[in-house]
Amino acid sequence: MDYNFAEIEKKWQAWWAENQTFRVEETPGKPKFYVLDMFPYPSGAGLHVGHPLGYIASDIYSRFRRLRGFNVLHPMGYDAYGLPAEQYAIQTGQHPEVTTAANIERYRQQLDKLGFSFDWSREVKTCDPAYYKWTQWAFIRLFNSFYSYEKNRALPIAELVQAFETSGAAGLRVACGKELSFPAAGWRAMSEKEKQEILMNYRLAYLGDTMVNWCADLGTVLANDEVVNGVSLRGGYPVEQKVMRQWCLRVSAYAERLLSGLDGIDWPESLKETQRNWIGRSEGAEIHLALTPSLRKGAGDEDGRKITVFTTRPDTIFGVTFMVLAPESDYVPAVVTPGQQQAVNDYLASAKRRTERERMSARRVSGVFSGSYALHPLTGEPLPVWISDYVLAGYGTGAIMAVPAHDSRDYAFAKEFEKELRAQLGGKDPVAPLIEGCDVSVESFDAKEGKMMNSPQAGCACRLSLNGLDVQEAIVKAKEYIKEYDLGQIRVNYRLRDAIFSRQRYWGEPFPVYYDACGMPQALPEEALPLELPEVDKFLPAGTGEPPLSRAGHWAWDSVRKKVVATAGIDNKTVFALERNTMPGFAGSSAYYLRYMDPRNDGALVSREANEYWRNVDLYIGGTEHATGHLIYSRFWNKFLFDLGVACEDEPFKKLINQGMIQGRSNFVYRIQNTNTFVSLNLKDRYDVTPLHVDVNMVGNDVLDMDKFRAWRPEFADAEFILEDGKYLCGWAVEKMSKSMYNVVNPDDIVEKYGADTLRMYEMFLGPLEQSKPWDTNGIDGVHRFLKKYWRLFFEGGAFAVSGEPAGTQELKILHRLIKKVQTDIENFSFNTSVSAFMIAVNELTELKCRKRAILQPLTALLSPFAPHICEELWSLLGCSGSIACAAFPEYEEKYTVENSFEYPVSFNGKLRFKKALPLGIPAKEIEAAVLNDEQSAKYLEGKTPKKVIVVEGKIVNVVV
RNA sequence: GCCCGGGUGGUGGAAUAGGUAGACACGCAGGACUUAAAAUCCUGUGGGCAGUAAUGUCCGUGCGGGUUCAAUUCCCGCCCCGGGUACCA
Repeated sequence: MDYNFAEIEKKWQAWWAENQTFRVEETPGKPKFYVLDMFPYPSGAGLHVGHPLGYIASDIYSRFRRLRGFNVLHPMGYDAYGLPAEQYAIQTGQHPEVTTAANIERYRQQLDKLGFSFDWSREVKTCDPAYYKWTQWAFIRLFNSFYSYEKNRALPIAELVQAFETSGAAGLRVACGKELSFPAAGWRAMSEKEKQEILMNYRLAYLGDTMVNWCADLGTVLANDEVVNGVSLRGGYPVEQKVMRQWCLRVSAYAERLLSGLDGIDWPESLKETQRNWIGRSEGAEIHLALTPSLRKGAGDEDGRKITVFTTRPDTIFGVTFMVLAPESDYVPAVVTPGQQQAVNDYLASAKRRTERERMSARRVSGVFSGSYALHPLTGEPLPVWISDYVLAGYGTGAIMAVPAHDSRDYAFAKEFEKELRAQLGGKDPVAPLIEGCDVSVESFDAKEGKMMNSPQAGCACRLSLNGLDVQEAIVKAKEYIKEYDLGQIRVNYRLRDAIFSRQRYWGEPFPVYYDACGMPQALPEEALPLELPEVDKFLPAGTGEPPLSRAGHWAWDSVRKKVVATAGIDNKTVFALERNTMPGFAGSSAYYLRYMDPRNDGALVSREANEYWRNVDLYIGGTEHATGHLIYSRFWNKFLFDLGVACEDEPFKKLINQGMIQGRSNFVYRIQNTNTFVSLNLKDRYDVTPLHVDVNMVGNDVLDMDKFRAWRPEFADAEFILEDGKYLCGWAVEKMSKSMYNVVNPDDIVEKYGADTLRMYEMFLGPLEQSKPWDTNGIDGVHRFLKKYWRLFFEGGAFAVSGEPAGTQELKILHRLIKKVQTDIENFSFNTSVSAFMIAVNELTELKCRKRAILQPLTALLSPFAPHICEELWSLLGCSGSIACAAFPEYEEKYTVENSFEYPVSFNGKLRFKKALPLGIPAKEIEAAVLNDEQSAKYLEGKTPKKVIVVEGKIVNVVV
């Protein structure tokens, strides 16, 4: 009987579906385990072999946990909103809903062939109104909440209103956009509209002014990715920076909790580091600098104004030689002198054309002098105020004090404008070092170490001297001074910005918001949810900057009937305009893990009961590319829901594993210039050739199937080949897996040829889960051979031939060594090495002709997480009852796992002496005779007493002293 | 630019509380079985040099230094590749 994988896999997939083998319920008393994959975006191209990598790993782990007696929640769904479906809709007019549904269908078919143990009864789709009802619900709650630093949690906005009414805004420790201060009476005197505007400053979901990449010709906002050299990727139209009023989430309010929460979760250290850097907590000081009236030409009314800068290095205050403002800084209009107005205007116009990323990666230093000077807060010396785009408006105060000697960016700027700066400083070098012994002749000294020097001599107005202090001490002392003399204040700053939550797109969740008679946003009542996406004639933006939803002209909110109405006009009394932006991709993916716990609940995002049983995700598997997007937003979102009491855990994902990317492996043929002749790889240097991508699916082991190639394209029908050794050898390269490189490998093809079990094991065998690696179908035969060999262990002469004989020691050793290895490997997510261990064990058992149930039954259970179909089939042939999914993971017995490497105590006295006889029958004399082959090591060991000697196959390989 | 990874034979990779470098697998070469093919099995396979051979010997984990009796592993300085960089998901 042969290993007929096609038949076996079909049979068991149907059996699992029919018996709902992987369906789980909350079962109090049974330990739970929640294994989650990052749900896929169903793209039109279907799955390629890279996609299932993480799913296979999580499936192996889920099956392993089930065998260990856990109630495993392992769901799957679709992140169904996204740009590609919308782009496709714009091009073809096909509704994104239709294409998305078709893509989901295709994904499901592909996933089903791989034998995953998903509980499909819990499937969710982010574009399903029953699902996005809860995305909208959460948004309303965000809108109606503010963040209290006092209580360190989100609270209903009504409590803030209460506080305003009784004591005004002064002294409140709450998260806000701008620090406001008004008395209770001031609040009460405000109009309703004014009050609403004030509240915007505190809501966790708020309308704020944000900087975007605006492309007038496309009538839309672009991502930084979509802008190259100041023009749009699509079409090459000019793009400029523009302020736009958009919905934002006050993620920054949670900065401290997002940071401290990292300490308690089991994520890769590198990923946590990435998030820490992203959050970017820095302690420093805000320092106020006054503008000098005397040196400001043509000034008058603005005198006395101050500029506030943020610095983490107040110790370098004496090295400040100029100031720099971000081009978008509010200070800019106030400091520009008439003489510099034209130059500044030109500069601002050019800065508008550069995206933030271009600015940050720029080697080119640019800037313009504002014409004004500020006073050094301690020495009173004038400091020229410059404007440059290396200072970002969004961070700190959008203004810096430049210390060229101790900041590399300031240094680059000072060198670029050295001549002008020198003149402005009365001939002084702008680079003024403050740390003893540092060399600033070619670069700045950024390190926070060394002893301070060059504080001004006593006698000047300032009483601060930092000379002789360590940098760390100097920072503390400088801060104290700043506080004491009221030069500014101590502050903690975060790099983390609030998330822009509006998109000018069609295919996303509509905001449950309408604009009232004052033009202020109001949340829809929760009973009105879901607010469904309206139909539009076209999916393009309306051109004027209005989002696509503005095409749904008759879409409005009737506040009397409390429903969405199709009406010709908005009267602004009872019928109001609805928000026309939609939510971004991360909206739907921020709380999906909670929804899986209770996916059909119409009355709540998740019931308390379900939430308290499943709690949070025990294992989350997904790509590292989500490090600063989804994995921050979902933590934020979850913390908010935790504050509401909806989620019972503060962190959503306890343990996280990043699977590496699977890259493509492209193949090339070499065409001789101006001919239809192709030359094999190793002969190509003799000709003038152009490499041509060739579809990897007609190449095996880098040998081209010439008939398939001729049939591929009409122009190749009469192609000629120059062969080597009778073959056409292709070149290869590792590239991104994509259609245009002809290197996409479809899992369906692999499953058809080798079966899902082979594909699953091969994907694991390919390399460490967390590493990115190229896909190469070439090695797959080895895994397939392994499965056939495993299958043959059960048969003799074509008949099932498993015996009931008791197992021998040798076989038990093989089995238990394997159990130990596989168990620790699975727990460490080292699946590639466990596949190797299976191969070795099966080879050894084959050699021993072991067909004993006592060995094969536990072996089958052990292998089942990796290759479930073949194991299920053999399990039933073994006559074991029920599905293998309900079996138990075999127990490891130490007595059988004597390794072939031994450690034992010895005494060493110029000569090796062994206290114990060696196992495996190696005579002690033989070992004694063995000499360390390294003379130097032997010399080192002489006279020392080793604690142990490690011997492999009778040879001393290591002596530990 | 900044942040986070990675670099080991022809190929994917194994081995890091520092201690046999190259497990396992692919490919390749040779052989067995077969009319033949497929399948299966056996042997060899990092490189150089010496030897009929067993074997011996030197060199080898991106590059250059350092620590150590001993470095793929630890430290310093580079080079190259991948991911992220806030509207791709």
